[in-house]
Amino acid sequence: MATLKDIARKLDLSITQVSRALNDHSDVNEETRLRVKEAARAMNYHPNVSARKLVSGRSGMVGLVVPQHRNLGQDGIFMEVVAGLSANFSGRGMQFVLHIMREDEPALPVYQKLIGKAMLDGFVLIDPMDHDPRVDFLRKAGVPFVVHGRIGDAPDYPYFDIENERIANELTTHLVERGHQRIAFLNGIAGRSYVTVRERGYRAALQAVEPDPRLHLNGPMDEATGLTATVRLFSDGGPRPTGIVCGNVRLARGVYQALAALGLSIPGDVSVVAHDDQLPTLRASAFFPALTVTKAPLRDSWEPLADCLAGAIEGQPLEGLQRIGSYQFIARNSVTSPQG
Amino acid sequence: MATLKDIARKLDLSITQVSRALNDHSDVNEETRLRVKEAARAMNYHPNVSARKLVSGRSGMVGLVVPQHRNLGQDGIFMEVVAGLSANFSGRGMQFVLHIMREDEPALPVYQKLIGKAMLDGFVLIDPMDHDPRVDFLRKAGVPFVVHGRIGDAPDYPYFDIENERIANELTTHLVERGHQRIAFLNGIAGRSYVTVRERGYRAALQAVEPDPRLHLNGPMDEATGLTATVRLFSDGGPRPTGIVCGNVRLARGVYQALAALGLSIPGDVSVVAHDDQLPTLRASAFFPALTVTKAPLRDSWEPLADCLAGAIEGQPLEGLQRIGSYQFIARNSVTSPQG
DNA sequence: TAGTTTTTCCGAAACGTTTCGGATTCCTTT
DNA sequence: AAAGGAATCCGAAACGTTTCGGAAAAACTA
Repeated sequence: MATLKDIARKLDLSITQVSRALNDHSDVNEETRLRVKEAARAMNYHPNVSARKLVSGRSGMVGLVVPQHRNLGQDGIFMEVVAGLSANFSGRGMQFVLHIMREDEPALPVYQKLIGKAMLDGFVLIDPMDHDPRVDFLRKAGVPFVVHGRIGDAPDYPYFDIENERIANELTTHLVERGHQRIAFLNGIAGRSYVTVRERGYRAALQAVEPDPRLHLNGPMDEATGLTATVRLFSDGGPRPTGIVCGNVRLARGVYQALAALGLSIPGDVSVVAHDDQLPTLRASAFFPALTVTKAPLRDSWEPLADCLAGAIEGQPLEGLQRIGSYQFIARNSVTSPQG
Repeated sequence: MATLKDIARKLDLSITQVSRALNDHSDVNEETRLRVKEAARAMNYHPNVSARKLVSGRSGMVGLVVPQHRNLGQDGIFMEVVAGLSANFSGRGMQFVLHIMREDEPALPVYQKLIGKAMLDGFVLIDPMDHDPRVDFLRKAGVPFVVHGRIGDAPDYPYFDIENERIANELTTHLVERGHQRIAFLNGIAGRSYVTVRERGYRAALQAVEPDPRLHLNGPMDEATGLTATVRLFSDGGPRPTGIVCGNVRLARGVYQALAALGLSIPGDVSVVAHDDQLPTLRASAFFPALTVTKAPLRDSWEPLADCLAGAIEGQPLEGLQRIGSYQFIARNSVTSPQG
């Protein structure tokens, strides 16, 4: 391991000046800077992260803390998150630390401990809940973080999010405008902040139509849920929907299968729309009839998330650290006006 | 953040003595030790990892470096690895750092850089290849590591592995003993050390039977490969196998599907055996007819791997750091003697 | 009692980096 | 020619921990 001292000795400079040269400070001769950088490269010097962290408070490492959920590995989604974030931070010379905690373990003490050890510069928070204690905790602790999603109306912390309310609204409105009255919404797990927000968008779109609470369903956003929820929707005595809004494409896949099994046609009997995260495992284009969606690739999240966290660590002002991703409405063939 | 100095001041002790008390050194009064530990707990003190690493060389962090493979997220397997290792290291107070590198990036410079930064105590190496430069590199660099698998005959580094040669041999022999002559082996991707070793076990078992190279196939161990490989085996002009050995259960699933599609019965027309890693996504017990397997749960790897790496970092002698996992042969209904 | 060991403690140095305050040289200005 | 200001450099302190060498006090040994 080459150190600053080694370089300083070799070039007959002080450690101070070598450090300043490498960090592009102003008061170092241009020629000296070049000599130093060349020597550093030649001796393949890498700054000792621990030493740097100790004095400057920065280690260049950020963390993600996740409970060991039973189905962490099942759907590729979490891996998508980890790979995306890790690659993105690696790309900007930062390290991404994944900490998996026991499922039953309370989260806050884990953060507490990681903060105490003082090895991480900040955290990425995913899956925010309506009342998420982590945000308050980290803010009080003065530790930089970025949230994937938003909680409440006026978040005062860095985040990246998509316009979930507008998305749910637009999908629902698309059906309302075509004359649908009974529109079901297969939403995500209750309590997640984006689920709550999407419900709001859905309700707003239904204002004229008199919403039926039996048509709003919460649950995991997978194929099985889409399938069973649809079967129940059409077998209960309740109002049979003529349109279904799906929280994601996997739910929609289940819906397609259930409707086929029930002998109902799309869009003849039932219109279906969904939000498309562009997960690698399931392409919306593979649906028949082609699925009408709002498209907002999940993979476009990692860069802004990494951006915002890096900015927060550098102490940039909050304004630039709150970003909203764009989405696209794509009308395809899974929607028509309700018959009769 | 409470520091040693804070505790020392509070208890009117020296920093030295507080440090020694917390680290259970011998020359500290029992009562003092208790007082110190209690104070540390009360002030929720956590040693600063950076400071510790700087002087003692230990940070308590270990790393896993993986190229960003396109299908990292697809099969749950990698997530299984990451979650398992992370949880296990977390459990012993260590941090697990996942570093995902660009796919095209050469691996060695990445290790070089991570070593240079001096933040990690050691590495876990997965997916070893027949000629894997990482091992030599890390050994030369004097950095502790543990390999999931073995390379060559007499590894002189810490590893955890299962007896892949014996496993392949036992599966094949099971078929040979029942009179099978033409036995196909759907092995993994060529070049992986365990694939090479399994091929050896397969060949040894076939000694009496005159092996046919057309029956040994390499490829990714997924359902699609199992399916297409089987179809090809039975559609070429080549020798139709009466028995198939599958490198894992997913391959076997593809084989089952292909045989069904080809109108061939198991075990009537073709006997099938497989190795079962007990991956969460696919249970061997769900096969019909029930699949004969060698069982060695992948999830039993993480603890010994973490054990060995921790031991290597502590400088324990090599003998205790080379471990072999056990497996189980389970005969079920997918095998019989070949007809006619 | 004097010497020796054991127990319990402490000061100071070290790890590799950043940064504060000051110092030196050299050029410009008057 | 003296004063002022850039430009360029350096020493020393600091971050929080571990550890080496030693010291003081208490307990044994003869």
